[in-house]
Amino acid sequence: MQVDMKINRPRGTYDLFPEELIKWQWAERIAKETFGEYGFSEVRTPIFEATELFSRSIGKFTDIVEKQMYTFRDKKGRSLTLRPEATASVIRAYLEKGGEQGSERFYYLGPMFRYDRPQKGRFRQFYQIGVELFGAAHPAADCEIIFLLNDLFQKWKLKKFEIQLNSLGCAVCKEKYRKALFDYLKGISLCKECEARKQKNVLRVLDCKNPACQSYIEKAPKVTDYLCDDCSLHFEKVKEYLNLLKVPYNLDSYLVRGLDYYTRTVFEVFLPELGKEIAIAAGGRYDNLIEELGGRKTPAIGFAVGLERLIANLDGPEKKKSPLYLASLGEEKILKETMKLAQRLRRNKIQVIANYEARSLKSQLHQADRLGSKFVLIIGPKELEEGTAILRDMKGSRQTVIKRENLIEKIKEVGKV
RNA sequence: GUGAGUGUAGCUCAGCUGGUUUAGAGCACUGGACUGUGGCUCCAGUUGUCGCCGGUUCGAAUCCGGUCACUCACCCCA
Repeated sequence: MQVDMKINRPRGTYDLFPEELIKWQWAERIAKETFGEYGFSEVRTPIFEATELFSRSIGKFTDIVEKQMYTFRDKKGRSLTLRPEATASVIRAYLEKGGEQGSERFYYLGPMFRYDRPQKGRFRQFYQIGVELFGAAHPAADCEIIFLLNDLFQKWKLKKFEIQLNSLGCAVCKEKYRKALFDYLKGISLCKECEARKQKNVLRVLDCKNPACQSYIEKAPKVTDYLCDDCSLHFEKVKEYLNLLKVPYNLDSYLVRGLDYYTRTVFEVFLPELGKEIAIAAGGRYDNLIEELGGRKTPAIGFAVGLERLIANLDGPEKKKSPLYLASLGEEKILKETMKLAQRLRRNKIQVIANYEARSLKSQLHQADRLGSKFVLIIGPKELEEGTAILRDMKGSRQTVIKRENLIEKIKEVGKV
């Protein structure tokens, strides 16, 4: 560390080491298995796309597009952006492949990027795992997606989570409501930000946590009172099906999402224990988006889970790895025998960590202990000579001398090493 | 983008109303007590451009300014 060359990771990013990755891999495996049960298959898309893909889908006047995108020009001057979310990418890929036939079910997992001030549960590079169901208009599809989300959280063993549900209606209802809300707020003076939101994107006012604004919001008109007959029926059906399948949910008439493309059903998952209003997963229906991105009119619905927020609240799996530790004492001849043994063991699917340093047996056992090895194989001059090895059970400090030729059988006999 | 707090050994931190001297503790690490046997105990040892740059001063880890980074909150969102 003498050299003045230390380079740190970029702001808002983090490194993952084996200890933490145990949880990640566990959570990811459960998600993939579960998605499979519902017929979803993985897609992988580039982590950068044409900038316009995001400004058109997410909405020009959202914070994400206005100030949080990692946008750059390539050598030919094309404007590209590191994806801030994946839905638009998945649609783009789906359309580009020309696969607009019938229903499609995709899931994805990968890093997303938003230039934002880092904070608890908020990073500049963060991971999302999510699903997209294309070509399903029926409220039963909404129900299935929410059921899937609920199922996932149960399998992840999250103790307490709440699903908040709302409906924004179709483009017509949304517009009607927007007008009604705007009219309601006309004579009311709100906080500085809300005054700006009023002009640019009225629905955002509902998210304001300012107590003064909140008191007005409580009396504000509700979206659900502005739904057309079709949208209203759709929402009723979604709730009916959720009740049928016994999926618990709370209605929140002021839940709007940060992305403009949502229509009808929207939902978020919260952990009330945190006391903080941070969503750990969210999603909804977006019946117009595929068309807006150049496809045929195709109803669709999906959700995304923030993995960092999930992992932070997860216990994860129990069992740890326990490699067999090979301790060796002394000279070159023993070292060579150890190297050969290690390879033989590995070929028999036994995890091995071999010590090659000339350290005391004491320190080797110490290290084996730290690495979580349940068994240690010891070879010294005497064992080398006699063609044996000492198999030590770390738990009970019992050890037996075994012949090196029956080593594999003996170790498998002992069980999980 | 706005605000607040923090930056001292690998880790957690003490010292910080300027001068006790060579900047400390615990954990970790290495060795020994136990000459080829971990987890407990005891002993010894190693480790630092006191985040970086500049200023005030006879003298700065300590005060001031700037800068960078981290943390938290606002904002926004998963």
